[in-house]
Amino acid sequence: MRAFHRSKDPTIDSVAAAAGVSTATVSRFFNEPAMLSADTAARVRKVVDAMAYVPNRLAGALASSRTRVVATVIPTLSNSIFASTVQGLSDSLALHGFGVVLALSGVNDEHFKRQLMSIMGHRPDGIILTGAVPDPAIRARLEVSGIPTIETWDLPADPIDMVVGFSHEAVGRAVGRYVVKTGRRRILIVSAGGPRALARRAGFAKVLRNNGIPLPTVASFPGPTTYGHGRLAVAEHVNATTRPNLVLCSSDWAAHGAMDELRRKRLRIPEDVAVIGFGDLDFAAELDPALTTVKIDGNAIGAHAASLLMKRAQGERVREKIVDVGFELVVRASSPPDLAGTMTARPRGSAKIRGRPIRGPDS
Amino acid sequence: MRAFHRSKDPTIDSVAAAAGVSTATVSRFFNEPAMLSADTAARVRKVVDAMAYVPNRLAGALASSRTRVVATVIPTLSNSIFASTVQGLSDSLALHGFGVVLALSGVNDEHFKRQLMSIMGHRPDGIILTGAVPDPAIRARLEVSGIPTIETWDLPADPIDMVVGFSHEAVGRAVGRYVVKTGRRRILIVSAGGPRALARRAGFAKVLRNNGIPLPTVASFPGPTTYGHGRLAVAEHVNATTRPNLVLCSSDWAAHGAMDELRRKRLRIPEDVAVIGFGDLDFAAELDPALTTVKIDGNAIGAHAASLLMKRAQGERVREKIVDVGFELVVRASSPPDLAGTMTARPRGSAKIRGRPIRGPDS
DNA sequence: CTGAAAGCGCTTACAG
DNA sequence: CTGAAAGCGCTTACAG
Repeated sequence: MRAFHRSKDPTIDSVAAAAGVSTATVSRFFNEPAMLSADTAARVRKVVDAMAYVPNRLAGALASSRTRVVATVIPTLSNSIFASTVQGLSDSLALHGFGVVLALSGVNDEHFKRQLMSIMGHRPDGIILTGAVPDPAIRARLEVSGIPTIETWDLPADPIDMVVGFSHEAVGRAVGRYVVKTGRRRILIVSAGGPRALARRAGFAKVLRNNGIPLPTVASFPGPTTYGHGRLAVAEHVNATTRPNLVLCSSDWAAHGAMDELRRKRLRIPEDVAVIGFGDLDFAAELDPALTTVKIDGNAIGAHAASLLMKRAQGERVREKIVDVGFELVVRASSPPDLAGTMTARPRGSAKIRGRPIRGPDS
Repeated sequence: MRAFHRSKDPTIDSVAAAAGVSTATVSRFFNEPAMLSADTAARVRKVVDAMAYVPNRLAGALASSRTRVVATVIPTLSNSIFASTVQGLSDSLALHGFGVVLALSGVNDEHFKRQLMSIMGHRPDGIILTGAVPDPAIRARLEVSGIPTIETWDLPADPIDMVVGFSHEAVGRAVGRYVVKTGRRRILIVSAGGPRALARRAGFAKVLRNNGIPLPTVASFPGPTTYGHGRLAVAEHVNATTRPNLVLCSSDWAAHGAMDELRRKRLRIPEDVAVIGFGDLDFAAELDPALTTVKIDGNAIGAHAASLLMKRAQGERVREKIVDVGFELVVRASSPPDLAGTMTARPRGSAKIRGRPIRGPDS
């Protein structure tokens, strides 16, 4: 049944025959329309429409060795902070007729490798990764493949190829400096266990240390931190004997959970306990009190990655192989600048502290 | 530079030459390993490993007219209730060596069509759609393509090919019957404007009507309803003159927002106002009070769709082309069965009302 | 502006 | 169990 249908798929040959032109002309109709005379183009168009012909991209890719496909590897789809990046990437690429294939790598390293091998079989014109790749064997494979590769959402010291991201360590330090200013010293950290959350924690801890602030309590969870993690951490670590006055979370979801649980404990936010998140997801500004968090422009990361890839695809040399998109500490009511808990007068009740890119082009 | 690298990619010919076998043998090493003698297999394996050879799937697909790729079209990635479905699909397909390409259709109908055309160029072995396809032109294209197609998350009256979903109208009716039992009659609906949310509303309204309950107030929003929508709707529609005692939301996100805003207004949940969501997302059970909602097993939808596709790929005829996965009304503390607002004693404080599939196989 | 023809890297009857 | 060879549906110098 299927085979029957498939055999009926019009091909470039059948279209060419019906239009009375060569296959080269039909090919040019799609790929180099400017080369055709108006007459010829019209004739081809008519047949293409009539036959509902859709060029087989597999054959095209095989002949041209350009697939017009970009592969993206992300850990998971649910509760993924990378959703906006994939969206930005997909939107930008669509403008150039490029598609996106998504591979979900999970947390398992072996699975990641298998996914990558599978993806390389598709010979994508680009590979987008989230985070740095630790495994040297995989790195080597990517390097020899010659496929343009972009590591995103991080700023690896020794990148495989191109990078569009920001320094998590710098985020941690910026948050640390801000926390020092607020005067809060009893800190609970709700953190994911991944390398990037760890880097932020390291930057944060460094600043605290330099300022003689006691080491925070850390509630660590595998995978991205969820609403439930935030609740749980506060439920376990906030009690009569231990009462932090700041909860720093590795995701806005966890921050939301922390806020709800603090409230359940009859603690006021921010007067009793301030809360800081990470991500500036859609709901962060809508919370009550609005959430102080670190804004990452995931969409821009995707768009930027797309533009680098398109440059490469057009044979341009990419000079700035490392793009630091920076970040922004968005100060809102859940963790105001002063201990008292009243916001300094600000337009729209939010102040922004921009995280300057810490590296320049190609540095 | 890239071209240079690409030209170095080992091919099946170079592997065959190095191993002293024919290309057919190398092909069989990957696709029909049982056909090879242990000796031959070992020899090929050695060369494959040494050269880091990854078969070009484009060429393979072109030759065999099986791509081992399934295309999935979803509206958007952020705040998507379909995330679990894509995850389930992807996990199941990976087991069979199939990949997933994702197309984000957005809300725009024209964009959806373009995405679909682009996808058909990739000649996927299957297409997964979320929701029914209204446009007859698109339906026709899919039908003549002969590509196995699965409409999910809905139960269209006149499906294109296969279906894995549930009846939104039935969900609405089930929720309606439950609401009638709770005795609450002043209802605010926070709803998305899409066809499926509308179907649920219709089912719900029908039951209310039959029971002489006043028509609910409806706050409608385009796209999936978010946390912010829930807050906003409650902020606008709950006041001194209008005080619903039940807020029914078209997503758990909106329900969460509604809960937070109700609390801000010093209303008790569920004593003053009950809240019901949709989706049973990860945080629903963690909310305080835990959220009464409709559980949809998105993961199962994806897995089921994968299994239908694999059957087709193996040439099996699929007899039950319409699979109703049903749904489950999960009663939790945010909207208990009695008006008073105390939960009936239940193990784990949650009762489940299963939505039986309303259609049998092939009906 | 258009066409004839080689070639992209595989798969798969067919023959042995 | 293995191989020679045709063919999948395009693209693209090359020639005109």
